[in-house]
Parts: sequence; C-alpha cells; structure tokens
Amino acid sequence: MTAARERPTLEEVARRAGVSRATASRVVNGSTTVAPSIQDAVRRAVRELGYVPNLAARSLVTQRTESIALVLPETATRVFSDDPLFPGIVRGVSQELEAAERQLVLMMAGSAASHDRIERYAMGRHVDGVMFASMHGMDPLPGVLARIGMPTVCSGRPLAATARVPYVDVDHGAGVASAVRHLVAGGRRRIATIAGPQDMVAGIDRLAGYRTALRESRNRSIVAVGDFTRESGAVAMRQLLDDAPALDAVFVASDLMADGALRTLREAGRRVPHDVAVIGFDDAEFARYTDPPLTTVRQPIIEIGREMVRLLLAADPRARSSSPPNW
Amino acid sequence: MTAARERPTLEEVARRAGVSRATASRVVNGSTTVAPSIQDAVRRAVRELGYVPNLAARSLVTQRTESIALVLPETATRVFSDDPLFPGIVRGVSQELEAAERQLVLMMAGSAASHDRIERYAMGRHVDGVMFASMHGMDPLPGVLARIGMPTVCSGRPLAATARVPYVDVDHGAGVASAVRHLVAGGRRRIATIAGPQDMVAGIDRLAGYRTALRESRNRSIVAVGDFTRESGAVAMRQLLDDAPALDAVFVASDLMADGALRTLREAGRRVPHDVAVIGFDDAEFARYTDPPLTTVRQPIIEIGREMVRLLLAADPRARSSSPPNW
DNA sequence: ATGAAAGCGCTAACAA
DNA sequence: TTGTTAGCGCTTTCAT
Repeated sequence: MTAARERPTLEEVARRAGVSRATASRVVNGSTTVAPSIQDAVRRAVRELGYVPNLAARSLVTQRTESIALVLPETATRVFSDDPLFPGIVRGVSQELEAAERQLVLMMAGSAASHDRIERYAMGRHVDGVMFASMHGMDPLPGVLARIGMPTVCSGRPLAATARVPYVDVDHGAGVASAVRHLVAGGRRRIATIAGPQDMVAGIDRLAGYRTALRESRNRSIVAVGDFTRESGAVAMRQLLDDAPALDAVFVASDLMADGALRTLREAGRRVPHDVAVIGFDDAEFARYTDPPLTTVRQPIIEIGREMVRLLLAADPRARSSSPPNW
Repeated sequence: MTAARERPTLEEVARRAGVSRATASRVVNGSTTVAPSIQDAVRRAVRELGYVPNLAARSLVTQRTESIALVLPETATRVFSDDPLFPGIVRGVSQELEAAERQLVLMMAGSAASHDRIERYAMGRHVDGVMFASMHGMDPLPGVLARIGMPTVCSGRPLAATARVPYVDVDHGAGVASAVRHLVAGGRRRIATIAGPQDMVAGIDRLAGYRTALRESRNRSIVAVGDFTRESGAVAMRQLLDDAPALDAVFVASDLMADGALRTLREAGRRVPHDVAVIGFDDAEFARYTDPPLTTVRQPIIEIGREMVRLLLAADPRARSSSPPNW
C-alpha cells in the first residue's frame, strides 16, 4: 500500500521477508514448493512494498513476453473506419488470446516509418508471436519474421510468394457465387460489380469469384474497382452508371463500398432494390441501418481471428502452461 | 542476409567485427565517436549475422521501452464499432507518437481480466507511459499508475477524484449549447435529447449542457438515455416518441445514436427534418451517408489525441532525444 | 524446502 | 577513440 516512488526489486522483497531472492521469485511465480508460512511472509512484503516484477528483466531470462502482436498495415483512419473486417479480426483474436492469458498488442503501420518501427519491435522480441491482417501487395515482413523463427500467421493468403508463412483465409469465391446466384435467381440480368483493391487478396479473390460466377450464368462482366472505402464505392457506382446505364444489379465487394454505392444510386434517382439490386459483402452492423437495409454476404471474420491465434499458439515452440502467477 | 536460426548477440557481432562489445553497441546506437572503418566493419557484421538488438536487455539497463500504451477500457466490439471517438483519438495519438518516434501499443480492456492484465503490463514497465480514453465510472488504474510514477494522461476528466491525473477534454457544454441554439433558431419548441451513458464524462457533461441550454431557452427537458451505441439510440428514440409524441426536435449526444434514432423515426413515419429535426454529435464520417445526412456538432477529437501525447511526453522525466539508431 | 551463484544481452561509467 | 568492467532485475540450475 505504501507508495514507494522508487520501485522495489525482488531483492528488497526477499530481504524484507527474510528469505532469499530465489524463494521470493518462487512465491511470486506461484511455485507450490514453498512453505506456507514463507509464502505468506513474501506476499506480505510484496504488498507492503508495492512490488511489481520488472518484465524486461523477466523476459530477458525467460525469453518470453507473454504478449502477441496483431499488425494491421493500415492507417488508424482505415482501421477505425467502419470497415467490419477490423473489429471482427480483433474480436476473434482478443477472445482467444484472453483465454490463453496472452496480452494483445495492436500495431498499425500506415506509413513506411511505422512499418519499420514495427519490424524492429517484433524482431527485437518484444512479442512472442505476430499476426498480420489486411495485408497489401507483397509485404516481406511476415516472411522475414517467420524466417528468423518468430511465430507468424497471416489472415489472407500472402501475396508474397517468397516465404512459407502459415495463413488462414475464407473461401471468397463461394460467398461471391452465392451472392451472384441470388441476384440471378431474382431475375437480374445485367449484374455489375464494384471490386475491392487489386493489391489485396480479398479484392482479387472476390473479383475472380464474380467473374467465374458470371461466366457460369452466361452474363457479361461489368466491373469498377474501389478500395473498400465508402467514398470509393460512391465513385465506382457513378462510373458503373455511366458505363452501363441499363444495369439492374450490382455485387459490391464490401458493405462499406455498398453504402457509398447506395448514396450514388439515391442521388441518381434509382430505386433500390426495384431498379437496381445491391448486394454487399461482410455483414457489417451498419448494413442494417442503411435505407434500404443492405443485403449482404456473411463472412466468419471472427473465426478467422480465433483461428489465427490457435495456429500461432500451436506453432509456438516454447509455450508455457504453468500455473498462473499469483501476485 | 544469412538466416541464422539462433539469434546472434552483440557479443558475436563484436567478435566478428574484431572489436569490443562496447564499440559494437556504440555503432548500433548511432554514436558518432567511432572510426568510420570500424563502423563499417560492425555494420557488415550486423548484416551478415542478421543481428537485431534484444529489446528486453536494452530496456533492462536503459529503463525505457520507447513505447507508449493507449488503453481503451472497452471491448473490441465497441472500439471498432463506428463510433468516431476511437479513430479520432487513435489518429491523433498515432500522428504525434510517430513524430516522437515512439511505438504505440493499443490495449483494449473490455473485461476485468484484461483490465488486470493491462495493469500488470503497465506496472511492469513494458511501456514508458499510459494514456486512457473512453473511461467508465471510477476506474482507479490511472490514479494507481500515476502514483507509482508512471507518466499517465486521461482523455476526459477522470470521475475518480482519488488522484490528480492530468487530462485533456473539450468543452462539451459549448458544443451542446450551439446545437440547441441552432434548433431553437429553427423554430423548434419541443426539443428532446438522447443522452449518453451516465457513467462517462462525455455522457454526463453533454446532458448537463442540454439541460442548461434548454433552461435558458425556457423549454422543458425531455430525456432518454442511451449508451452511445446505434441500437440504444433506436430504442431511446422509440421511448421519446412514446413519452412526448409532439416533440419536434431531438439533440442526440452521439452520431451513432442519432443514426439509430433516424431509423426509428423513419419506421414511425416521421419525416426528418420536416416533422422532427435531428442533430447529432461528433461529426462522424457516416453521418454524411445517412438519409437524410445528419446535422452534427463538430468535435476536435484528433486534437485531443495529439494533446494527450504532448502532455505525456512533456511529463516524461527521462525522455531521450538522441540521434536515431541506424541499424 | 531453501539458498548461492551464474548468467540472460545489453548499456554506460570509467580507464586507457 | 576504444576497451574493461560493473551492473540492470530476474529465473534457474545446482547444492544443501
């Protein structure tokens, strides 16, 4: 309870409790091989001194930090836009990590500088493992980390073929196919798409899925490309309307872009879904608040997050499963 | 370039370069007092061995980690909802931290367990400072950290009077007053409010602002309370419509809740703004995509984030301003 | 069950 | 300018 300005060390705790540093360490780490009376004494000393272990010292010897990084190579603006990908991943990751008693460290890398800093941070062993989501282009970092033995997992097939990094992904094609089938079944014949950015797997795979599905339904592809943001959806929709005024449906590769498209359609006087059917992707919460509520393809994003953690922990060569520390 | 599976230490780098560990350390840390030829030798050794400093060892001796935590006592779901508070804060914080070459560590504490883990993390000196945003009730953690000498800053006046923790906040009252004035000027007479949660300063202060403004305009208060989520806004609006069917305006304490309210009004057949004027708070991006686009009060949230960092770094007793490491 | 002692990888006086 | 040395605070054999 005493508010010691200078932080007490284990040494001082030991001295106050009248034991050796080794024994104090044992008590702090929940070892059972310590006499109850001594345990009490040490715990009292910890309390009185306000002792808290120095994590740097601990991990210097244990070579572990009990924390895991989730790297999002995006700006904070993007991460915190209402793109449901991020909350989904983070929720899944948090749940699983909490169960494993690991600390989640979230890092955003929207710039080259921050990307470098994160590289140093991870390579410097500040964390026991690293997860990547929302990767762009051919980021070499996952491969680099994996190669130096840092447990690494990606969400979405890495575009960089350089390294064998484990990853988890969903079957984008199947989701898209069901969406297109839905539109075709509804009697739509001129089905356009607003695709995602073509430097991201999700963007690439969903567009490929659209093309495949459309080919099967013997319809012509009508494509505009956005970058998963609302604004880009609005712009792409305008373009689509110019290119193919007779379109009667549009499959949009993300709900965010679909929301933007909705606004453009409204401004253009097209009724949804009467004139133009719109179907989104992701099952974002806000999709239930748009006018009209958006039809969208469900994605098990949370599961991706959980699965990443499972993969990571399974891969961890020196994971510990000792009893929890009790200070 | 060689992919050493075992991580090389500074010792090995030094040996390979034919110098002492101290000199190797100097080069790695960008000291200028090393002969150019030796610098080259060391740098070559670093490259060949794939050396990366062990951060735990470094911070054990420097007592610094060059990283700062931003703690959000919310679940990932909340943090990544489209509440614009979080992106704003995080963006401001990121910008400023990037300039200061500090690593941002984002931690969410939606449960008691995670709250505890974060406490250990921060108390264990894994970070050089801690910022809090979106605090609920009387969280003792900021006070505790401040007391043990950890630089700490809060966004929003802390409700816990226990400790003198520096904080930055905006004048909620002024913002609300302008909103209400706007409504009154527009001829509205029955102005209700959907307030935020009353365990948060933003919720409390905005409701107080509404009451004050309304009293001044000699109108009666009509209040429903939400929790800043969209759904709660929809529910509160329904309640308001039941309680005061004749209302002709509603000031909503957050854009998210305003969006929910919009849906309820639409379902109830009230036209916005013809029958009921709605004014939100926060200036969220999605507010420009609702139907009709939401009128909302602008908040300088990013500035709050930046200011928190400035306060924190200014308070840091042993901040370093050395030249950047060059490895 | 407990203690003594070594050492994790690094930085920073202090000497040379 | 460079090297020697002494720790930073902790865990973990190895004795006892």
